[in-house]
Amino acid sequence: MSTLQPVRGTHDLMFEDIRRHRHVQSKFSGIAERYGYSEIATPVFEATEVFARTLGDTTDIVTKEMYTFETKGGESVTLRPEGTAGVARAFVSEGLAQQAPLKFFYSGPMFRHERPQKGRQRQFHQIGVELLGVPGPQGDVEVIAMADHILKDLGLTGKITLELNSLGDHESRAAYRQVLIDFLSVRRDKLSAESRERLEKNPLRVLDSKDPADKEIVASAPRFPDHLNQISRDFFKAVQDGLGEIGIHFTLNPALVRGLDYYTHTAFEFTTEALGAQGTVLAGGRYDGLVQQMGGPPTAGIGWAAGVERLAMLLHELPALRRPFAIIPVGDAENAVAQKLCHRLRHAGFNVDLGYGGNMGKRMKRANKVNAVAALIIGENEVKQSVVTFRQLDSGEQVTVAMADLESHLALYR
RNA sequence: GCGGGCAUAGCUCAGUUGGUUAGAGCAUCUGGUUGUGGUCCAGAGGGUCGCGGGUUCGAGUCCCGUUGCUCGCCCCA
Repeated sequence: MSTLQPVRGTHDLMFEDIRRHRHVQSKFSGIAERYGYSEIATPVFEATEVFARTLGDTTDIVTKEMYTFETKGGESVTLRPEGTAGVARAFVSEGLAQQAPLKFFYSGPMFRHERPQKGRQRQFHQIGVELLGVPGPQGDVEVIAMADHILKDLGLTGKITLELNSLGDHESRAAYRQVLIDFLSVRRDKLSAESRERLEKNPLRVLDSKDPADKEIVASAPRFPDHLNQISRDFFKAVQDGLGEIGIHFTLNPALVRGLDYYTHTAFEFTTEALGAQGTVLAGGRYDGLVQQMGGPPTAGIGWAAGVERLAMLLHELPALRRPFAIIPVGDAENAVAQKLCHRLRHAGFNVDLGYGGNMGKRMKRANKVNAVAALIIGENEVKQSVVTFRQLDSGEQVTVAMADLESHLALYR
């Protein structure tokens, strides 16, 4: 047991793990591009205020989960805990308002100083999209449709359900918030300690408390949907109708909330039962107030982010790796020929493995271990006749192929 | 930040009421096979039993502490 360990909550990704990540990643970018989104890579760290200002001072992320440190120049910087703030900052600092509407997708590591557990790490990876400058419900529909599309393409249909809610516009939200506070304040003594705290900092959060006593109170609480004004109602209905028209199923969940002030209207989550306590696999919503809050012009925005680790855990089958051809020199005398052939075939586009040493038996073993389609054996006789012995490793069938014909012969087995 | 579980070979794990030299499977290496892998057979290497202390004639096993991992709470993707 080595004493040198990766930092708590971080992991080395290799072999099958990284293939899972790559698979998620490439499905995602392929589909995002199909929807007309272009990639953006913002820095993994930003000035601390980028996150502190946008996420809100009372959220756990800001109060206890950020990796914040001081640079040699005395600035406070923070490793990004999520992706939206960075994109919004780029929108403002690059003056992108002129080009709106803009459609971005991103992916990469995020950092939160939390207690690690299943589906939760201190360095984890997200994929996400942001649609900026589209105030209408068709934006919400598109972004959700894209999320659904990606999950389907990853083969996760059936394991995941879409939950939907509306937080209304600012007016509805403020009104409901007050109604809820009034309701809960009267029953304050019956609430759990945690919910009493939520009541102070983030009253909407009481709605999704897991405490049984809280649940009972919440069950009779005024409901958000009943307090939406006409504009918000119409907006929400348009989103639901839009999803219905393209056959995307969803469940309404009035308890689905977002604590921050800049969230408006649509909030959604794709959740699963398969990941223990971390059921949310992809979550997003509309954040029409965010860009303005960061000092930009009033700009509508909607987007989502998904946890790559969580998605990767749900994948059952990965696409098969391309099988290589193994080149096997029988003795040292054939090394140079083998090396040359290897180079030639790789440039012809074939996946070629050439071991670094050992006798023939060892090299055959290696060929087997790398799951080669065939071994190309080159010995004294083969060199003399300008051929290779081509052995299919699954069947053991063996034929002689002229060196000059190798490209066309290999193409049959690729 | 709070609570539970776990820690024995590279990996997955077994190890009895505390008792001799701590085991298995997989993986690795060697040989059976000097131009043939995957199967088979024979063998080998590999351990500070997480770390520190205590109890005991004797500790992988019991106790205390500590570190790490893991699951859950809070919160989140």
